[in-house]
Amino acid sequence: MSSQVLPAQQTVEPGLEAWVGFLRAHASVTRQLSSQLEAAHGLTLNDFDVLVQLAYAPDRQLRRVDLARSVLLSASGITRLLDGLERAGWVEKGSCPSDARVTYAVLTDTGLAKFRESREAHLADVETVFGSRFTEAERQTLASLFGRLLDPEDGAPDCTKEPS
Amino acid sequence: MSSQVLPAQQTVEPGLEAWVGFLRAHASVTRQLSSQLEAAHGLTLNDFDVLVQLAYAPDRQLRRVDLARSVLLSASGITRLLDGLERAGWVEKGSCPSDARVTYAVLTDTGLAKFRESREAHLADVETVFGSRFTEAERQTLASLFGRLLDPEDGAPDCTKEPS
DNA sequence: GCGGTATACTTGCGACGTCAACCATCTTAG
DNA sequence: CTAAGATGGTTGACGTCGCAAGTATACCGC
Repeated sequence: MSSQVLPAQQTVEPGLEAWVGFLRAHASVTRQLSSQLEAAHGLTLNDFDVLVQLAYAPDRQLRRVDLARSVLLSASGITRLLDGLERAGWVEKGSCPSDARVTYAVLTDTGLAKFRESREAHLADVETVFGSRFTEAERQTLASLFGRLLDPEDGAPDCTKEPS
Repeated sequence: MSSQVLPAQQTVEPGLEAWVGFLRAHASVTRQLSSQLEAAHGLTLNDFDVLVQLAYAPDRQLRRVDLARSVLLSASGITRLLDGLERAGWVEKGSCPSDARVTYAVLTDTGLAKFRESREAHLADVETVFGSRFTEAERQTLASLFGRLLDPEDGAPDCTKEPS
């Protein structure tokens, strides 16, 4: 009987179009991007994300906790992710003179090179798969709307600390 | 401008605010929702998603492939997800008289009950964590913008087929 | 200085999801 | 009818991530 040509899928709970769209869009977009990144540079989306954070951080280093909060990974997630990057030689551990508990993740020169090398291609991919689908104004709208979704718990590392 | 109490982290590549916001928002929101769903009903977001699809499908059944496309999971992903739902007794396999290759995923009565039982709470959670942050107009905007992100490959199973 | 609590990080383990390989079935061409 | 290819589905090996628990260090009140 009535099997429409259209995917039954979009038949969802009323009022959830945005939510469902969000999930679908994320699944679709990240799958494309991560396979491209993986194929081209052997990086995960999160790997790249960490590389960016470090590349832009003062002294190219960040406390692991802060990094975790930035990327929205759990503490253990960061440990393992960095394990990989360390094995690859892109990141090193650094210690903090003023607090022996903290370990910094430090971007190595090789890591910086890796970042620079993958940056352009990845940004282009992001632009293709994501950015190009919107106008500048829409992008700003999206950015601001997304901002409202962050869990207050996340995000604010008030690390008003200075090593040494 | 930008520097509110907000993390220095959002210092990202120019033009990527929307993209980064998207990733962060997704991570944040899904983590909250999935842990709530998990705690309250022992369901994954994807589990729930499948339950919804089936509950709304004609005859409460769907071919596994179509289901996979709907929820944006790989073929094997669906097999494994359904494994779980079958073990729980919420879904059964159904065979297709006209094509012995296909297996249907059929929502059982228990499964439907489970869906009805978890539905309300989950929708409320979604509303809290996601929906309530936007106005109706914004939600519509989001829904339409997200629609542009779907990979053309996905989505449209043109199964203009009729069993027998 | 000494407990108690909070914080930084790591590790064991399990859940989930992908890819690649595989089998079964259907379809089509010759 | 048969061989070739497409399609539906499952399984094994593997990677990623979160939670819970454990260790080490720091800080606070007394």
